[in-house]
Amino acid sequence: MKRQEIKGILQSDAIGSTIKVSGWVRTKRESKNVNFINLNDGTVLSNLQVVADVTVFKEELLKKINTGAALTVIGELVESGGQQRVELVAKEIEVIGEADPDKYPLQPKRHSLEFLREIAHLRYRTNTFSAIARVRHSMIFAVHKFFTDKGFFNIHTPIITASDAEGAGEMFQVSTLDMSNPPRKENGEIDYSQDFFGKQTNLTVSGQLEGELAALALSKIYTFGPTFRAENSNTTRHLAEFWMIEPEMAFFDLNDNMDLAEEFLQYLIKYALDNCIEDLTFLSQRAQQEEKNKPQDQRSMELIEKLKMVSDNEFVRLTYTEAIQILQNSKPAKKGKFQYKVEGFGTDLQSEHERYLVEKHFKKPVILIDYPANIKAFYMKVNEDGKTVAAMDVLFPQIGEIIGGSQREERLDVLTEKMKAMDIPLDEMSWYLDTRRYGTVPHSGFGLGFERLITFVTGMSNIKDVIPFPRSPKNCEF
RNA sequence: UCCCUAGUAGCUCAGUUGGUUAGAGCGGCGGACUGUUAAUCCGUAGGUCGUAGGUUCAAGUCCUACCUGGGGAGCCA
Repeated sequence: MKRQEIKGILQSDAIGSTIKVSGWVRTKRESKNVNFINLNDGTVLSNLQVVADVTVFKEELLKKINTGAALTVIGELVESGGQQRVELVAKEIEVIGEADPDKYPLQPKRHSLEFLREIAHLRYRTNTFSAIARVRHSMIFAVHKFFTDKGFFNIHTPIITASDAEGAGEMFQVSTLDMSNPPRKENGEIDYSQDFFGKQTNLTVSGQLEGELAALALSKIYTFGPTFRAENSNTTRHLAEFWMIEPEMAFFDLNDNMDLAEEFLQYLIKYALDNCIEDLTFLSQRAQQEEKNKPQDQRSMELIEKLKMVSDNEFVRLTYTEAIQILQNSKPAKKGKFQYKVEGFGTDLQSEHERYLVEKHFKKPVILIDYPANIKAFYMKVNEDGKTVAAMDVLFPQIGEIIGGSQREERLDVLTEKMKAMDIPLDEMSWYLDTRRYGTVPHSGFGLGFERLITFVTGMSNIKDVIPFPRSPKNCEF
């Protein structure tokens, strides 16, 4: 007999049929005449209730059915008198894998997220983390579907790179040299010519520069790959290893870029609402429980309501200069409530300022554009005013910056001047500059932090809970 | 990296101004009862209190350093 999955069984009308299921025990309740076993196989949030008559099965067998044990059950699907629509009356039970109840760390009770993070290899077996995993998968699929439907090509940009000019953050070095005794040059510096690649190499911090190369031939491309930053960041929204989506489009100006970013985010959120509602409803209830412990003014909107709010409403678009004005005229600024003062043009916006704009002033996502040139990366296009660049940051409630992008500087002379001013070695970047030398065109792109998106969609508050195995300073378990 | 905070049984926590054999709930185990729903009731076994120093007649309880977790900031996605 072929095994059926619980997702299908729970929707099945085949009352009276004999079926075979396999899964892991969530809870077992013992009665005088029958045992109730909640079985979950991860295909869906809900469990299948298996009813085992104590007169049919040996006590020896029933004792092995503990939380965490793996079972295969053959039985008859019947209507249930309890809370669930259907249940399985067991005829045969096989314990495939036992789980010693004295040692198995997951108990039929609520665990803290911090504890579950320590046993990340087992946390998939909880409702919360299996729900997150399913939502995460749906979002991966939706990303590829969105771009495919729009005629984008997916590009695999390199994981190991030799360029360290991107400036997106500290890099992890990749080397096969003997770290305890590396070969050295006469001046004492490490001799990387003897390293695997014959030069110093790192894990990528962004696929953007390589993405630009492809976009300037294929028109519209996107990358979706791992990204590594060796920043010593200890926050709820940073990881040392995370996944980033970076579309890059030839012949797109900043407005086209913003339109795409907004449409993309709304598409993803709508996709989650349309395809993951059972998991989202569970995650919402989970979040509401947590909210009860917070003071009234710090509570956030109910998850599904929040997702609909973002997917159904246009984002606010305003310039950096307009944002500065709003902030300077804001109540917290006048009352001196901001920790960092807004000094006028040139001030780098702090997260308290971004949060004020998104959560208090506009109460919806905001796209900020035209930042001062000196606080942004070298490749961003200089605007006509000469002091701002065509940058855009999409700011979300709670998350902050979920997307960062720009129209790229396509003019060779302007770009090289800027690189010189920022001490970026032109010779190492000659391959990049070739795009501007030969058939250069206006183009734009952005980067979406995938885990930040998942954090928002699932309503989780720590980014370490939306990636299966988080890598962060002092933590590389599993 | 900086600031704040925590580190006590498997988990979540309580341990009063430092003072005799360190407590509870949940979970586990044993039993009772029951078509149950993180069942209920009774009983029972688990810890020397993050690590290393120090103060003191006496430290889980005070001090110092380190480690780890959590929150916030910076950096950013």
